[in-house]
Amino acid sequence: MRDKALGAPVSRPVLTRERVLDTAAGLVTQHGPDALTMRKLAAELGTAVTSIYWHVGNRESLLDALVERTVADLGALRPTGRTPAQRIVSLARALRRQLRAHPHLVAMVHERGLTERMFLPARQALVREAHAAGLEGARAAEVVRAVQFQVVGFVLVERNRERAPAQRPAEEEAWDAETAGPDAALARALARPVDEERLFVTSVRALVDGLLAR
Amino acid sequence: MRDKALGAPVSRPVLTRERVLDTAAGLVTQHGPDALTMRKLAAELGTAVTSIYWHVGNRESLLDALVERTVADLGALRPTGRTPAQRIVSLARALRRQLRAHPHLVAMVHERGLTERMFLPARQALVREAHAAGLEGARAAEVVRAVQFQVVGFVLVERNRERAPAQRPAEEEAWDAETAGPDAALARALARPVDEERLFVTSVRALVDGLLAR
DNA sequence: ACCTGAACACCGTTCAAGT
DNA sequence: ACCTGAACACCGTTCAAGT
Repeated sequence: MRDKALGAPVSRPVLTRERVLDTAAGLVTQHGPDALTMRKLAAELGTAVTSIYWHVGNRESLLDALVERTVADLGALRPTGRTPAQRIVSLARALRRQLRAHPHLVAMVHERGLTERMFLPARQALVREAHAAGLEGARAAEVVRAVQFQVVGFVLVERNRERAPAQRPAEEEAWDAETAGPDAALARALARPVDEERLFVTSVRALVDGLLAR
Repeated sequence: MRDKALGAPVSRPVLTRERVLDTAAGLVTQHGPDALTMRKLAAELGTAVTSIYWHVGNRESLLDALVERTVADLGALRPTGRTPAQRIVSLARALRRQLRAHPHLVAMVHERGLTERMFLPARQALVREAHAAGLEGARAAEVVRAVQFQVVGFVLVERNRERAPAQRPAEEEAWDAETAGPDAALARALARPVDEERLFVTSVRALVDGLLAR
């Protein structure tokens, strides 16, 4: 997510706040947030555990800094498409892609409740499209917020599903068959794994259509 | 969430798996999941730490059992309203209310990736309404899934926002004013706190309308 | 069958002491 | 200004030993 600073050609580079953050980000990216213990980090850095505290404070503020960097690194968005509705959908897809690129770090952003702040750039782009669609004031704000909630929510659900333990398929199938009753096609459809990209686009499109049609 | 078993009138009741789970659930409900350490739980129960292991295995399976109970305790749903669309919205609202009633335990369900399983009863009700709306097969399945993702996602976003640190209002206001440009009403609307119940109903209604209109 | 304390391997953090 | 090891208070878990 960020280059290591190329310092003087020493065999083991000097300990800096940057290097601590880079190494910590590496540990999180590779093995998840739980793998980031102060002792493992110190071992990775080749220093005493306590040296870390001088540079980044305690573990809590180290995580804060990591999350801060992740939020700052989220780039600008370029919507594509002809109609405002199409362009909003394209924004939503781009957002989803960005969030899924760094799952562990983004998960930490979620856990610290900073998901909203990460979305500030997206908000700007959404406002532009709401205006282009002819909405203003409170109506435009409603569209911006609804889409934002929708995208963040969908990504959170996906993350949730990915961490879900392998479902006992027998249970789910039995249940769906019972539910669907005579509608066998429905039971089959619900038994299939979700095509999340497709469901995402369908949902966002339906939401936007529903909002703009009022 | 579940009554304590009324046993024989002993001054300190016998240690059972049920009592361990009840006490653990109490700790989680009152002070959050982090407060549930094996040592604190043992102190609360008045036993040795290690006795707990005999009844519930280790901490991991204790949490599993707690989550399992929470999932099982989620009751049935009664939709209200005249049209299928209205009834779907009422289902969504009921679901959201249930999830928000036990935030800590539901948070644990989320963290263990069992949110979907918690929604199985809701799925049944949604299928019924999709059929009533005249949809069948894959089209009906799409509606069921889109609504389910929407509701779960919204609740996850709300949880996320509640844990968010107090936003520096100066930053957000400045940013929104800059974004909104000449649309002062939009800037004001975005600066106001979100009316989540309202936004929820609006979004679900728009999504359902958009899906049923296709 | 059920309960116990001692012991182990891990944590994050503080602090006085070094250079 | 920067780094260190020792020490503290906490974890979850195992295990041999009790009744």
